[in-house]
Amino acid sequence: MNILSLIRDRFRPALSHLTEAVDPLLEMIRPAQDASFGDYQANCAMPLGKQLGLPPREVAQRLVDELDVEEFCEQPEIAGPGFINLRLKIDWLDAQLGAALSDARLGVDETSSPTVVVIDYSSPNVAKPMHVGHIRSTVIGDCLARVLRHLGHQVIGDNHLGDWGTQFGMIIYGYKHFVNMSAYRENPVMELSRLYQYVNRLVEFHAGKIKLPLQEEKITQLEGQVNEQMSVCRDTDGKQKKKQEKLLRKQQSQLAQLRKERDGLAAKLSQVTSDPDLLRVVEEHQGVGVAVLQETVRLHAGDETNLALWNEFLPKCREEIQRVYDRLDIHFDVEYGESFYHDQLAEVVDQFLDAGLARESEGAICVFLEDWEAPMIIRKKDGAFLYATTDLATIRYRMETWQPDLMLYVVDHRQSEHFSKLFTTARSWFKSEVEYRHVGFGTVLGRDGRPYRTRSGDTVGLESLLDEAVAKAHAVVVENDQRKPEPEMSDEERMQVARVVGHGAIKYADLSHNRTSDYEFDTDKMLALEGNTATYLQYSYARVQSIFRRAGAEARRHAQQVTTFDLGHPAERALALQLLRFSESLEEVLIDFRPNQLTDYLFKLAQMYSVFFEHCPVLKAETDGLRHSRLALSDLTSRAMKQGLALLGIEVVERM
RNA sequence: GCCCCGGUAGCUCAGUCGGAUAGAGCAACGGUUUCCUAAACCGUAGGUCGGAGGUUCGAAUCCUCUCCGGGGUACCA
Repeated sequence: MNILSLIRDRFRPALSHLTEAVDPLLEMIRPAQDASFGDYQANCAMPLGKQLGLPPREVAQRLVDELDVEEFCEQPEIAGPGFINLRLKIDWLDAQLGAALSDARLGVDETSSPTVVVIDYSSPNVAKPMHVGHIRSTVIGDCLARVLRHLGHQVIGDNHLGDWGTQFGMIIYGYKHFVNMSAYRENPVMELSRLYQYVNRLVEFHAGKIKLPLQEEKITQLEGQVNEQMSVCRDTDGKQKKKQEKLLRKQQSQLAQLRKERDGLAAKLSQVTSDPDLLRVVEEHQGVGVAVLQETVRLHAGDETNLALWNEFLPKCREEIQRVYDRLDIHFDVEYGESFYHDQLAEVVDQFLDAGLARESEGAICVFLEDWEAPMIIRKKDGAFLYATTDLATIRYRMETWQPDLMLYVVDHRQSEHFSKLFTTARSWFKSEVEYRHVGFGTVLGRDGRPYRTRSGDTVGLESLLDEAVAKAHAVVVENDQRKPEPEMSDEERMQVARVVGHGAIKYADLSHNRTSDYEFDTDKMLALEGNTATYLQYSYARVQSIFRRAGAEARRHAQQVTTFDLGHPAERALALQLLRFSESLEEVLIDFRPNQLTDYLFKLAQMYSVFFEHCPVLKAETDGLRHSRLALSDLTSRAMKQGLALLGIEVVERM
């Protein structure tokens, strides 16, 4: 049952008597912005009045006259320029609550038109430890998968792992030259990760050594331009002056940025040169950049040694990543990484050439597209394939295997151009009805407004972040429990609560932001465990559980058999209505794939429960009937909270 | 150069399709605990929604211009 849909269904016939284009007008029916207006409001009389050349209030009146909502609404009211305000009948709310109470799905219906959806999310490079940048894709993708499934869609969650690229060339090169065998035997992944970073450092050093003088040259050149421009500005008057000054500002900011980059690069280089041991190694491995690429090429060509190493490394790397997924309770249906598609790539390119969709240009095989100057390259001039090629092969595989209606790519918004091109290309390749959708998201920033990194400029490991969150949560749990006259929790329970709270905090912080905007990642704030956080929601759940613990063993069962609610207090009524809006919030999530619609819903629910909790004693209610009604409301709240959080991938605890 | 995204309270952010007096959380200030979990609640204060025009009954939202910031832009993913 979805109240909004119900109301819209009732408006449809009334509207269709007045106009043809009904749907956009139905969209203008929504929850009331202010409770004093009622519960829902229809804003369609104003535009319709204009369209018909009638006073909007008259149109509103006509709509109201025709509207058949008596069974669940009070008499609609017309306000202001022509708003139609609807207030739900208390008896009807009562009946709906009763229905939700006895329904494991809390009154949320499955869709009547289920679809097949492939979601591409998380997709880390397996050779590197997961870092903070992987949170968003993983958590958002997981949430969307859960919500879609809950509403009855068939979901294939696919972790498109980076398991075949240059990073393996690095590890292989590192393993061949620098491996510490005892460290490898003890903890292979840590050693491989060290090798990756080590080799990466060598490659960056040599690349940097070449780049630095070029950068110096650029800076000198730009300095000249700036000086010249300054004198131009001095000599110019009037309108032109402003223009010239603008140009100067631009050049100056470019210069500042270049200098900053140069300084960073120089610092990195001197880090190496000031370390004699490292310097010696660096000098011994002059050609490391090319060598790494060659190792990769050999792997792709099926070189026995490299393939054997890859086969040895891969399971270990995946295990490492799996540990993080286990911690976060993230599960995929399939994990077809890049390597899975490797032997299909040549054929994909051939198909494109045969179909005339691609042609050679400057040695590369390119797909030229109408709206873009730069083509999408599917084979490099050196013969290597690119991620665009793999993505196309992936699409083909998914089409053949699952015939999806929708393919979601939960990937950083910086890749939006890539996906636009990819989708355009795929559409001309398949000419099928499938809908492609890049579900982009903003960057995770540090407190300085720059992409989140450690002080030394490295990316922040995901696991250490999780550890930090859990540790902070643990400190709070212990403190709170010890403050009680009689501490309640065992060490083990405290630890478990800390895990649930800590992990929940991180996920929630991510999901509660609008996915398209960048957001600032501040562990202190996130783990402040107050305000709009997972903790607040978990806490409201735990409070309900506490009531039931006190109410006795049978209370829950009795509460779930309540048939009549008493919604006399405004807090009770508000809570009841919010409970019945659960399905609306899930629909909202799917309109534009925005989990924050659900976090907002749950936060409001928790707030309303808090108000209810303050004003409406449950166990000490004046009458038995009221007590039962309130217990039932509490039961519904806790179940909605648990289910809602579960759809976000967040757990609850019975007490905290 | 071209393309995309953003600019909303001191800070971090919500704000679908144009709707009634622009909302949360944090921080600030004041209050609430003989009462089911105070990880809570109530109240106060805080805004020319970057700026200027325009569209209209009505604009944070749509259009144009402009300022500022971020990102992308032929062989990385």
